[in-house]
Amino acid sequence: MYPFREIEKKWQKYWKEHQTFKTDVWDFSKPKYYVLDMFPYPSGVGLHAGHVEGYTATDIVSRMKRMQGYNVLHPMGYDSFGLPAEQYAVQTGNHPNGFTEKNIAYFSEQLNTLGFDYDWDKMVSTSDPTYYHWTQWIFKRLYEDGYAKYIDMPVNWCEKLGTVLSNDEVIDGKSERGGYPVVRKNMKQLCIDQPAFAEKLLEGLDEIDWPESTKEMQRNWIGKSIGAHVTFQIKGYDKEFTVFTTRCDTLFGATYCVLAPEHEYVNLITSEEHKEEVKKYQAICASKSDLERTELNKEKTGVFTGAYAINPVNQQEIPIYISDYVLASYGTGAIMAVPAHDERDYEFAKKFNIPIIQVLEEVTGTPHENEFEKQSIVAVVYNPKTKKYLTLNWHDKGGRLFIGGTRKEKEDALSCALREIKEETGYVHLTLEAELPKINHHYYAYNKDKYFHIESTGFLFYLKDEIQDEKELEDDEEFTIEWVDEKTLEEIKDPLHNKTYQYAKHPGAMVGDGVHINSEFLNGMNKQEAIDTMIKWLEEHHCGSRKVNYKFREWIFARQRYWGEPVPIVHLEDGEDYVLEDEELPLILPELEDYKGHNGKAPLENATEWKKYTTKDGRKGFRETSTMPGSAGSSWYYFRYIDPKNETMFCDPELAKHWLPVDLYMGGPEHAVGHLMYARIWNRYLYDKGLSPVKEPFKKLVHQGMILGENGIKMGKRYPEYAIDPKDIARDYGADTLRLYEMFMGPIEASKPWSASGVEGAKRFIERVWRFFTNVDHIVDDNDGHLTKIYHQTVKKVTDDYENLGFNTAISQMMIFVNECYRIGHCPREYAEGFIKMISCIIPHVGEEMWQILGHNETIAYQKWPQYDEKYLVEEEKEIAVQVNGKVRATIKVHLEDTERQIEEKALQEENVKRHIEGKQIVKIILIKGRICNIVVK
RNA sequence: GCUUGUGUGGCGGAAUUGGUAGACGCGCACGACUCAAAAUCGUGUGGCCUUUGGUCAUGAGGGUUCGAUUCCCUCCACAAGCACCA
Repeated sequence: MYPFREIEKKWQKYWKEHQTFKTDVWDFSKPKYYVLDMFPYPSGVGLHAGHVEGYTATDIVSRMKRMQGYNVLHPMGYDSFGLPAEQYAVQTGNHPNGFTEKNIAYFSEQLNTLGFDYDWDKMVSTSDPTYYHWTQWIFKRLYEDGYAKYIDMPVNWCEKLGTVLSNDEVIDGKSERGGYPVVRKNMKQLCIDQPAFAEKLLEGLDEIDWPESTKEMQRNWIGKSIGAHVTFQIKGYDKEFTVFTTRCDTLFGATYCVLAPEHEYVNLITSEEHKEEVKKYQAICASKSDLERTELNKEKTGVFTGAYAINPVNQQEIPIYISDYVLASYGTGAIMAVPAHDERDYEFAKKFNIPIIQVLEEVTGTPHENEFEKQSIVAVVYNPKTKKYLTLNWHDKGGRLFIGGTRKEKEDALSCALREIKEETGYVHLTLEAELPKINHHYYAYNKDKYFHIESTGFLFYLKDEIQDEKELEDDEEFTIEWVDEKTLEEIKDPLHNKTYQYAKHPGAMVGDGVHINSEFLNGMNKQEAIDTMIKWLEEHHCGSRKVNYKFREWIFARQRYWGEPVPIVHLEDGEDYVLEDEELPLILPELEDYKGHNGKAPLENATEWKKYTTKDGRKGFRETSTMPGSAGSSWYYFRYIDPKNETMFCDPELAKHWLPVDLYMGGPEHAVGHLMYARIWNRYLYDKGLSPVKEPFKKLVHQGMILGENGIKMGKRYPEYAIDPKDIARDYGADTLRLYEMFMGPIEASKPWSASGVEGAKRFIERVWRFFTNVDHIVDDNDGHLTKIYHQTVKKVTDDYENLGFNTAISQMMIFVNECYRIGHCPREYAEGFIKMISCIIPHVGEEMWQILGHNETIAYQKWPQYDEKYLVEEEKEIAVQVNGKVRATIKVHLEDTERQIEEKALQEENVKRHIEGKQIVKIILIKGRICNIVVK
């Protein structure tokens, strides 16, 4: 047993006293490495197992980089504005500062207990006025440049919390904190213009090393879509409205328009007779929370306004509806509806009996010159009683098909289908279930030796009864009539019939690509050509244009809370908004007698004196009493760590230029679109302004996975009984054990269940290491070469794995090395020291102690990282597998200099190999050097 | 529904320019040490069989290949995120 309590305390004290991990940021002589953790909110609960995982990972990397000669910046700080401190203030009437400072002290103590190598001189805390001074300073620039502004807009209002919430603070229509209901409400809001950065943020994603899932989430969040604006005149009014569409190529198929219930024209255009119904529908929509609105979207609802829009391409008058499936907050809040080619419009049109006009046909088969044109049908007949489909089996003359046929002159498609069914199968009692989209099919008919180009209309019929009119049936047909199940329909390979079946199975809108019909100047074009042509047409006729639209909305930048950064804006009595001068910053958060906001108002409304403000030229006004959201301070803290005490700038530009970007950023995936997006926006703004040296602040991002309870259940609020407290583990097993165990659990990004016996195993390994390397008899000065190969392999593997954050496999390799040391019974000093250096990154306390026992007086933290020599990694003799027809039959030892012929001979001499090739002919022998020898026999 | 991942022994997990599947650890069994136990050290440990060998096996089913956990297609399950985005 190693005395971990004494050792851990001893080295924590040593590091503190010797300022071992102090970073001289002005030392540019060494290459820099900036490794960053997402700083925690200093809750009273302290660290949890998930914190430890991420922090240990960055700690290991920072320790290795330091030993590799980098000047490492590995800071820690606190995102200290937030709700728990505010609730404490409301309840006790005390300023939240004391609460916050107490928690910070507790957190810092815990972090030190775990032996992390932070430079505490660089600590920042977002609620500290010397910090939020610069949050306000950057905000001021955003405001002055027009990126922060007041906008009247619908917001997520939480009555219970008395505040406005951002979209990512609302989960399923409820507040993220507390789970209270959230409703939409129109309010004047201080916003940051995120869409202005959308394109730059999208581009930036391509140049950073982030998890693909996170990048994809950000792309989805930005939600770019390329389309067009199309303007519709309103019949009888000198008014027009604009819709956004990604499918302007289908404009000829637009059979109605829909306005969002909140659209500004709704009241204007609604005809007298529809007024009442429209008002009622609007009222229903307004009362719905976002949750109800999405819950109730199973079936489409809406009402007709009585007004008509004029389709600009063909002057057709189409009805205007309102419906909540059109969102006021996206695009223009109005759409053109093309039921034939949009699922939602299809659903709506079906329900309200609106015409469906197909303007795009799927193309099947291959076009050919000199085709004969025909119109035809394919009829799918389904018997709901037996759940079978009617097919004609043409056997070797064309396989299994549905009923098909050519339309006679002047015959409509439906009559043709019914006639064909009757003629070929005799069934007469059918109900038309659906007319399916037309298909454009090219084929070659062998029996006629002709190429055909047909337009086929598909039908889905349900069989009413099995009465057959056999009069018209011919006896000598070449097919047999067969009722088959769904599985058998897979036999249908004919592209036309196959496609028809797919439409029959899922009747609805045709959303794919194809060839345009019923579209005048677009006829014959595919989707993309038609879109381009239509945009040109719209622009020439001044009724539309190309348009890029984003889901990304304004970021509401004010909360009716106390414990946040005050906004440095004053609302003057003359209506003007005045932003404070730089010299007036920081605007300090005043102490209050009552920290509670009343009637949904911000708590700072209680600061009656503080609120009042008079400009130098005597204009009076009141300060903004909302504070900034939690994500404000965390949007730029990576700058401040570099230069935390600077009183004249948020960060010295020369230092920023040297230290940014962050080389490795570690934190939970829950921040994928919140903090990580906001931080990128602030940095991008600063970059454009010449205040940040980099387009992207975080070069490489890694998310640590979640640590689950022993039974695989999420730890945390819902199941506190499964929670593992790192404090307890560190106390009972040591910080080093906790660190080692968490790193050995599995890949850093995976979610992994906790295992108590796994912790035991980690402790056992540390003790095994301790017993071996602290025993002077084991450490020898002459190298007998027994460990040479394994040592160099270990150095390579551990170095590579640490670099790639593959700590579980690095530890595994070190275990193999230790096992080998035990087997040999001794270890050369050089290897022992190299090994201790490597493992000290994970178990720094034991690492330092062993280093000292080996006779060193200085900390191990700045020792030179062990090197490996490629020449020891090359294996002179290697065991390779001999396969016969891909199955391993023997293993043979081969030398590096063996020729292929020698190896093959050796392989063929193996008894077991001989047995398997006996009496067979060797076709070929595949020999991959150093890997495998496969003998193929017949 | 859509997007992105994941799926390997009793358990956590190794192994991908395609080349001996199951490294390392946990658990379990046995042995050494001990009066004994713990600790420690060592050996073994995917299933099945006729066991110096054979055979099956990486969510299921197909395909490509001399050879597939790895590449391709279809499907299933789980996780996270998005969800009427026109």
